[in-house]
Amino acid sequence: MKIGELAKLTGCSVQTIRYYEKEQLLPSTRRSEDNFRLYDEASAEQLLFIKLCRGLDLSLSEIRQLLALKCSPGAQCDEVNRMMEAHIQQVEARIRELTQLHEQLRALRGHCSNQRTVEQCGILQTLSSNQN
Amino acid sequence: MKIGELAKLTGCSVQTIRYYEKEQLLPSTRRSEDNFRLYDEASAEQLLFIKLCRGLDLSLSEIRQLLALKCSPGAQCDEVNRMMEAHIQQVEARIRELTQLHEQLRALRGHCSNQRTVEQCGILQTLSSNQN
DNA sequence: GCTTGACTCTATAGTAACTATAGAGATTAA
DNA sequence: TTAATCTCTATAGTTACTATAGAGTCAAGC
Repeated sequence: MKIGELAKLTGCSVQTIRYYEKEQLLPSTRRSEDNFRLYDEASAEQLLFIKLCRGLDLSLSEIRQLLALKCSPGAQCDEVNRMMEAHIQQVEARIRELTQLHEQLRALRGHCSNQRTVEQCGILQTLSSNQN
Repeated sequence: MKIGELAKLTGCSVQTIRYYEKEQLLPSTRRSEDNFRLYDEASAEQLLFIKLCRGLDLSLSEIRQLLALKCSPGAQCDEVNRMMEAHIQQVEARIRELTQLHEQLRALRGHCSNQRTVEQCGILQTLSSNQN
């Protein structure tokens, strides 16, 4: 199948597919006589794997590592576990950061109500005080 | 004071200060005879304001708007309130996303323990199944 | 036979908010 | 005099795409 068909099948954009090839997440495929890329079932599966990983917010470089590991099925899978663990901790850290941030923003919002002038605005006053 | 001093005083890097000037968050300052940027107390205050806003994850473009508003003290401050509200909702949405993601990642982690081969790895198997 | 639209290709630039580097000039201390 | 430290400008790199330009190919419809 050609790239457009693969795109429709997987829900990735045509540009994204070409980008993944350039970034070595998808192998360079054979080409038709007119130099069009030709894909098969295996291409679609690999692309869906990538898409699933991206949905878990894994970086392209992490996904590259996973793909490499998939190619040596006899190896220990500790690295996969380690990567997941690290990723989970990153997500947890980010959630903690954002939760704190949310608290600060809510406190800040409480400093002003509508119908004031900029000069009286409790939010701007707080931000201008250089406290905290 | 020169740029290095301002950097030390505010905890911003020298490049960041120059970048903010280029992005119009800081005004172009007067220069010394040798073409060095010269700053005063007001510069430091504005930079700290920016830094505080960045700490709240406000974008440079949002900060630019806030700075513009600060310059018309008689105006209504509704826009400040609206911006904060929108920002808070963004943060809340991101927290929800990450929390869901965290669930998925934890479930995935449960599929594999160490000491397996890549072939048996429950994580890779799950990711390869193209379910979900 | 010709035009139009839909598809493909490559290469390049833009996004956000910096960070890092190169190459040059000026000042200060030893 | 030399070396270190500061400043300047301009440019490239980061991430994961997305958008665009410009060119070629193919099929359908007139």
